[in-house]
Amino acid sequence: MSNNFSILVIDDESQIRKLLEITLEANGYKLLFAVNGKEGITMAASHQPDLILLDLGLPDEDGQIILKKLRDWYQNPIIILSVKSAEEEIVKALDSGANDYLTKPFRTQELLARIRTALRGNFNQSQEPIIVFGDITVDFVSRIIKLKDETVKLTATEYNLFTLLLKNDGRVLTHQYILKEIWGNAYAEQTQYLRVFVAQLRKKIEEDPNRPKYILTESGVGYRFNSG
Amino acid sequence: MSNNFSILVIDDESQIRKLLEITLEANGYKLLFAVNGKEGITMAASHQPDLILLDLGLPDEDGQIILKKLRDWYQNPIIILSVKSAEEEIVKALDSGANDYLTKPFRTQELLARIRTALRGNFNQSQEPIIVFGDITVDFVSRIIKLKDETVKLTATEYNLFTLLLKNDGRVLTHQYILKEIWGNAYAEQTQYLRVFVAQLRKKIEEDPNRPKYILTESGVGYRFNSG
DNA sequence: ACATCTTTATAAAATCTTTATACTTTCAAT
DNA sequence: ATTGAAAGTATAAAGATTTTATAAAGATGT
Repeated sequence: MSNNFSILVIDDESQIRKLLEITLEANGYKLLFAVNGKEGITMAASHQPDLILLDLGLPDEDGQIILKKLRDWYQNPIIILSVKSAEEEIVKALDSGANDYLTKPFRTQELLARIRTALRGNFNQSQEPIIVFGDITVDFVSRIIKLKDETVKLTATEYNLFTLLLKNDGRVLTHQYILKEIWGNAYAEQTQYLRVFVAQLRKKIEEDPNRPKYILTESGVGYRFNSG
Repeated sequence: MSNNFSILVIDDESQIRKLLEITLEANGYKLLFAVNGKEGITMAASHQPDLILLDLGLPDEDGQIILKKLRDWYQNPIIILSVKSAEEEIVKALDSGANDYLTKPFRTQELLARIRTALRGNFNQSQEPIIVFGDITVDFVSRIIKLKDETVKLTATEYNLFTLLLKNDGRVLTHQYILKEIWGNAYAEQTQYLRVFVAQLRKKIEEDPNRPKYILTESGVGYRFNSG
């Protein structure tokens, strides 16, 4: 499991830090740690984590104050983890800008779900990563390739081959490497497959398939994609 | 105290409704009430409340299902109020799109603070429960689909499959993904189910089922809905 | 009993693999 | 530099295989 989110844990108890490290890293989050409020603020500023888990019982300063200081400039979600279960404490934290409040001991799956909820919809919802190479537009999420606004219909294998070349823009990929990646190790010597598919791709993508502009041949070695 | 926010309470217990009415109106919220899931969805569509408080133990249908149906089109915060405190239930609700989850009996000030937190920064976007794709009109509230003003009768599974494709307009969805979403993880390999249902859908929705315009096949990969 | 879902069977379509042949590049010998 | 095999490459098209579409029969649940 893997994602791009980084989480900063601000907690002085080493056992909690250890527990969170194991649980959250197992779910693909990148973890950062701070053991007191001062360090927490410094790390939040320097690393800009996507979410902060903040303990209220910190050794150097009241967690509620740390929370307010963070909220002066930090916009991403902050979830409070605290042994304090008093309503007053919870209301204060939420009104100071916390997004959620969990009392210790917390349940692991619930914490994970609340983290997902906090990260969801947050302005992190950047549009789909559409990549442009010259006249070619690739939307890896939708699995759609466009050539000058015209959708190009590629078969599954053609798509795999094309995106492999694309992801290695500018690099020469050997026949063997491509064959192993797309068809599997057993097909490493079937160079003719590759030729057939490259010809098909060029027919669909190149303006003049006889003088390819994108998919270039490196005679005796392999192929290379060239974005411009 | 006064504000512009309206809150829809979906709960069958009259005592809870009374309690919430007193507490929330004292804090300036405008309240709406529904006593079951069906009414809740209708009122959400007609009044477009800024937030929904949803009880999971409803008399007519499972609250988790009501939640999912609301999330088909409703974008504002939904807070769950439930007597169920099982972690599994909480995780499911949060992953189905709930913004928060409070177990009954809840503390009044905490509820108010969590409502403020949910409403914070969330501006009421226009959210139409009726969506138009080319000749196709989908009403997520009444679950009615029209093709050029003609109502199309779909079974439950057909409706679920069709709206799943619809919600991912333009995106290729793999067989596996669709099967898991509609039939559950255990059915991920039953590709033939999918083929049968896609054929049925096309027969009902496509002008020429042999040359589909909306539900497109991506051979070896999956299917894609195309609105135009 | 009825509508719906699940299986099965088979035809049709799309894709992949193989074959055949023409073309291009490389490079050593002139 | 030019030439001409040898090696490498391109492409169409035929054949094989996989994937998809659809009807229809059987099962299930209301």
